[in-house]
Amino acid sequence: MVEHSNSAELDRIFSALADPTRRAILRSLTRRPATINEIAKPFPVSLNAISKHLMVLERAGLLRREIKGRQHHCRIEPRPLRQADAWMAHYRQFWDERLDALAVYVDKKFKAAKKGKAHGNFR
Amino acid sequence: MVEHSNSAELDRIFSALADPTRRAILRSLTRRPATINEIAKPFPVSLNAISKHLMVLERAGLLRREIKGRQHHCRIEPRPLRQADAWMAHYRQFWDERLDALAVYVDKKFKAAKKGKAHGNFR
DNA sequence: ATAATATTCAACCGCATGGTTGAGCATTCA
DNA sequence: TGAATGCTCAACCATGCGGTTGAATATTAT
Repeated sequence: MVEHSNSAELDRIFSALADPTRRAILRSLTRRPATINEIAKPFPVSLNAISKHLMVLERAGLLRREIKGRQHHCRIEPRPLRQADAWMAHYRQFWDERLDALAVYVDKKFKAAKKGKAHGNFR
Repeated sequence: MVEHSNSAELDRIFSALADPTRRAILRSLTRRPATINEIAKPFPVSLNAISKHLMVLERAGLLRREIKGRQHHCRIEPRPLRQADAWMAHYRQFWDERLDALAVYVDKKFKAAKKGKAHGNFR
C-alpha cells in the first residue's frame, strides 16, 4: 500500500496509458504538436471526450498545454514515460535475451514449492 | 480507436500496472513464487480483494497459476511487460541521453505554431 | 455589436473497479 | 467422519471512467 513514494504518480501514468485513444493521441503528438480540435479530428468521439482524455494525460504529466488566445496548443511531455520505464527496468532482466533468467529461476522455486520441498522458503 | 491489433492486450497490461497493490504483488513475486494466502498476508485488505487483483494480473497475462490441491501457486509471467516495453520503445528516443531530442524538435514546432507560422503543417 | 470559433463546465448514463461480507466448495488434517 | 484450511463465487456499495448533450466562457472575425 505504501510503496515507493511516487506510487500515485505511477498510478496516473500507467492508467493514462491504459486507454487506446490516449495512446493514439500521444503517438499523434510525436509527429507534431497540435491544438485540441486538430487532435480530436481523427477520432470518432466527441470533442468533449477528447478534451477529457487530454486532461487525463495532462494530470499524468504526459502532455503540456500552452494557451494562446482561444487555442490550446498541446505537445507531448515524455519525461513521465521515463519513470514508467524505470519501474519496468526492475523487471527487464527477467525477459531479456539472456534466456529469461528469472523464468528459469522462478520455475525452479515453483516446482520445489509444488513438491513441498521449499516450504521453509515461504514466509 | 482501431490502432495496433494488440491494443486490447496493452489496455489490460497497462491498467493492471496502474494499481499500487498489483505492482507490489508483482514485485513480491519476483522474489519468490507464492500461494495466494502468502501473497495476501502483507496487505491490509481482505483475501478476497487480493484474489481479485490476482485475477486482473492473470487476465493481463502477468501471472500464472498452478493449482496443486487446495493451494494456488502463483508466479510472475514477465512476457507481457516486454510488450509494454516495446510500446514505450517508440518513445524512448525522446527522453534518451541525447538531451531530449524530441523535446527540442517538438518545441520548435510548438513555438512556430504559436506564432502562426506553421499552420500549413497542421492537418 | 454580432457572429463564429475554440474550449471547458455541468449534468447525466452505463459500466467497470476496488473494496466489503458471507456463503460455498474442494482438499487436507485429525 | 468431521473439522479446519485455501480459495472462489455472489451480492452489494461507493467511486471513477468514458461517453454523451447542452450551456457557458472567452477570443477572434465580420
